[in-house]
Amino acid sequence: MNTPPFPTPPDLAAARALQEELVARVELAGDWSGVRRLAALDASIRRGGALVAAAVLWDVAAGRALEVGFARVPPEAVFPYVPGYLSFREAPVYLAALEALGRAPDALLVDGQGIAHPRGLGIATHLGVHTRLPSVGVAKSRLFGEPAGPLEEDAGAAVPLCAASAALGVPCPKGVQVGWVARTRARVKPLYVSPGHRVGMRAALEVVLALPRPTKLPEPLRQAHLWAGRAHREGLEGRLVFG
DNA sequence: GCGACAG
DNA sequence: ATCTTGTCGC
Repeated sequence: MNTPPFPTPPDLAAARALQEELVARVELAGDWSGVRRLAALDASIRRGGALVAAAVLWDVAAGRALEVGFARVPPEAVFPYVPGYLSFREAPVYLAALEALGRAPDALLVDGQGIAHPRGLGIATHLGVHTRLPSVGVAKSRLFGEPAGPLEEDAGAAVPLCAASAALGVPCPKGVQVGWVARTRARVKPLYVSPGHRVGMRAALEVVLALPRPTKLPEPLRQAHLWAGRAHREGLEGRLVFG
C-alpha cells in the first residue's frame, strides 16, 4: 500500500495554521495594467476518479487562448473537499497544469474565492501568494461575506461583498469589504469576485468585467472549464498550442 | 445546539 | 464538483 500524500483524516488544524501564516503576505493593491497573458484555472473530478485541471493561457490584447496545459492527480492522492480548505485539494493540480504550459503567465484567474474567505485565504489568494503572481478569484457561489445591498438585474451591476470582521479587505459601511457580487449577465445568478493577490479591490472587479464573456463566466474561465472536462473524458495530457 | 458551507 | 430528464429558446 502506498502512503497517502496527506494525513487521514486530513490535518485541518495544520492547514488552518498555514492559511493564517500566509495571509500576512497578501498584497491588496495593484491595477493589473501590466498583465499581458493570464492563466485561467479550473478543474474536473468525478466520483472515485482523478482530479483533472486545465490552465488556459489567455492573451489579453488579442482576446484569445494561446495554449492549454493539463495535469491530473490520482483518486487516492486527492485531498477531500472541505469548505474553507479548497486550496489544499485543488492548488497542487493547478500548479502542475501551469508547469505544463510552454510560457509562464503573469497573472492568474481562478475558479473560487480570493480574500472572500473566513481567514482571507481563498484558493485564488493562496495560489497568488505561492506563485507571487497577481490573482483574482471568480466564484459561482458564496462562501463568506454578505451583499451590501440589493443587486440590480442588469449586466455589469455590482455591490460590495462585506463582512462585520475579516482578515483582509477595505473599509465598508458595515464592516470590511472582501469582494463583490457581480451580475455579468442580465437576470442571471451573479458571480462572487474578490482580489487574490497583488490587485486592488476595484481592479479585481474591473478585470472581470473587462474580459469577454459570451456567458456569465469570463471567457478564459469558461474555456478552462470546458478543457478540464474534455481532458477528463478523453485523457488529454501535456499541452495544446493553438495556431 | 443549529445552520452555513468556494469546488 | 458530479448525477441526471426534460424543457425552453435561438
